[in-house]
Amino acid sequence: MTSIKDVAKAAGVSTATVSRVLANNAPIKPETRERVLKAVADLNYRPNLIARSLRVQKSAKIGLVVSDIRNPFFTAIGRAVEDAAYEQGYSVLMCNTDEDPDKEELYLNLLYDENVAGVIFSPTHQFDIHSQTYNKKMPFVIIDRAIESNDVDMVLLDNVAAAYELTEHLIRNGYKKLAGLFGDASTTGQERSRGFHKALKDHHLNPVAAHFISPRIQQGYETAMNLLNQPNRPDAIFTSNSMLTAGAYKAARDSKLKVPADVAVVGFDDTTWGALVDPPITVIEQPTEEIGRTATELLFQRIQEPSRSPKTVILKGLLIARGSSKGK
Amino acid sequence: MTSIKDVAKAAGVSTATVSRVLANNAPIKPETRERVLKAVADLNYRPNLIARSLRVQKSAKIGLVVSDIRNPFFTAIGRAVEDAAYEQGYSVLMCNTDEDPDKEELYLNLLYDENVAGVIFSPTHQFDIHSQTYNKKMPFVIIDRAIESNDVDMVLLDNVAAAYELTEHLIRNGYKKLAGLFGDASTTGQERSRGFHKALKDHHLNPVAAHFISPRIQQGYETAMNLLNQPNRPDAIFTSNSMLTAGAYKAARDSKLKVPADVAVVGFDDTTWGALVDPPITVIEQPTEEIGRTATELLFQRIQEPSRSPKTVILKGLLIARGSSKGK
DNA sequence: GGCGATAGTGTAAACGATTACATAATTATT
DNA sequence: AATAATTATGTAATCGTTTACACTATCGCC
Repeated sequence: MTSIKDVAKAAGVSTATVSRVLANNAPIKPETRERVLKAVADLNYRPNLIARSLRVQKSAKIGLVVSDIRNPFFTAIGRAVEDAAYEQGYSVLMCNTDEDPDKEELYLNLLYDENVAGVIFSPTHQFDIHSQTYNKKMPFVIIDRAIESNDVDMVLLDNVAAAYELTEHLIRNGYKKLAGLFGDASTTGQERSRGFHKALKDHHLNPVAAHFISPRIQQGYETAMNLLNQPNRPDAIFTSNSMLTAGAYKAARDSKLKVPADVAVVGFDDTTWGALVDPPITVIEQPTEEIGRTATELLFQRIQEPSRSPKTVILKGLLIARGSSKGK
Repeated sequence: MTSIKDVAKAAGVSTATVSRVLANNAPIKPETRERVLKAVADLNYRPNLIARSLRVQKSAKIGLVVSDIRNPFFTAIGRAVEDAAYEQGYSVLMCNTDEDPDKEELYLNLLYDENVAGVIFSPTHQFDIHSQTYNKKMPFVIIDRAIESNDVDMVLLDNVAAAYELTEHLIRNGYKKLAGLFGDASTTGQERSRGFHKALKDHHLNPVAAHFISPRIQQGYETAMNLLNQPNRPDAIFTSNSMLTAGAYKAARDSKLKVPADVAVVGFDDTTWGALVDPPITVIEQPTEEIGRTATELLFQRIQEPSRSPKTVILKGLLIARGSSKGK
């Protein structure tokens, strides 16, 4: 490995001078700079980031910790974060916790140990920012899932309003017996449930059912199957994320029920397939690009000014009405 | 930050002893060990991985560099790699190149600089392992896309055979005017094209069309639209990855053609939605779990024994016949 | 009881960068 | 022309570990 010493020797200067040329943070005689640069090029030298990071106690990397890498919502966020970070010369290390608090802690510690400049993070339910070692030590931006803390930056969707709008859309289209399937892994499901119930109440309706379940296709499928094969079956299923939407949609199909005539299915996140199935699915589209970009910007702001007062940005979802909720 | 020095002082020993206790790599008097461990616990000490990594020139991390994080195939691989690595006490840093050679180089360099133990990697077309600085310096396992080198480990699908089987399936079901849409970003598309053409030839048929295009939904859609709206339109579209499948499927729908009666659509990778659309899509399912796991194991083997002779593991795809190719 | 092996520990030199401090050379200021 | 300020560079300490080397104490063996 060629180190800064080799470059210094080749250029006939000290390591300090080489470092200064490379960091551009001190006056250097043009002629010297040139000699150093030539040596760098000749030796194909690249500074060792580990050593630098050890010395300056920071790095040009940010962490992105998501709870499920297979959820298209998070991969879309990942792309947006990466693009925004790339523009600032930062790299993104992406970690997947699989909703597992142990992995969450592992990766948060790892990133902290890596001296990342900061972390963008969708916490699991159990996460308690105050009890953690990394509290205050590493800039955070929370996305997607609110946590109870008013000293941290967050980028969230207005889940209550979005769920309200989606529910009202169902009611307006003539559905009266609504059932809700909500993810139990985060606050997101709870908030969407609130919007769901509020809309029903405002329209003097009662929900047929409301279940908090694990946000996986299989769970959504099983729960929806039960609902659809009971005597008083719902005429619309509201789901709080795309995994549950897929499960519920499959259940409707397997129950030989017509969508949207027998039962409507609506959900969150505009996935590839949501527009391709027949009928296509009515969803609330989340502004993933904007969420990722905003989170990255907030993070950079906090990195630069750690004491800045925390900000919560709340974005709006967009209702995309399609065939799956067209009415009976 | 509490360092090993603080622990040493608290335990009344030298830093060397602390290090030895923690690394478990030298005889230590039980009583001393206990004192050190107590000090570690009291001070809530965690070793600084950066410093360790600088000293020993390696780390318990592996890199996973994929070309498109939104492709479900790669996220599935990601999960498998992560699980396998986790079992060995390794963490996974996932990077997304977006088929961009610049990003590819950036991330490969970054990971190298991070002293990762090794990298699992789906290279872009342009990648030339021999011209790179990191050649020989960092253990590699190539996945999904063959590169021309016989001194590197690879885990691949038998693409020719899989494509052959998928094509033959179409022919057996009575389709005769086949068109192929292949991704142009990697060798995978080329190999699948070979299988496609070979099957046609063996059955004395000529392809109606064969296009190499960018592996994106939009490109697949446009190309398929053109094909389906020309006089001599194909009665079956073969696609080489799930992005193109989605595009082609959408094109068939928008052209008001009946699948599978007017046109069949088949592809690779069993995605969530492939089974949910109507008709569901016939695909070659790739053993993602096994690909990820095998790649991780090969990587660990190479890390342990760098001079081991390189191995290429070729896995088989599984044909899942569904409605989209049922015949006319 | 003498001697070689092994257990148990400490000292100090790495790893490869950055940077506080010192110093020499140049330029500006009066 | 003397002094102050600035430019340009070098020396060496530092970040937090691991580990080669040195050393002493203990043990087993003949």
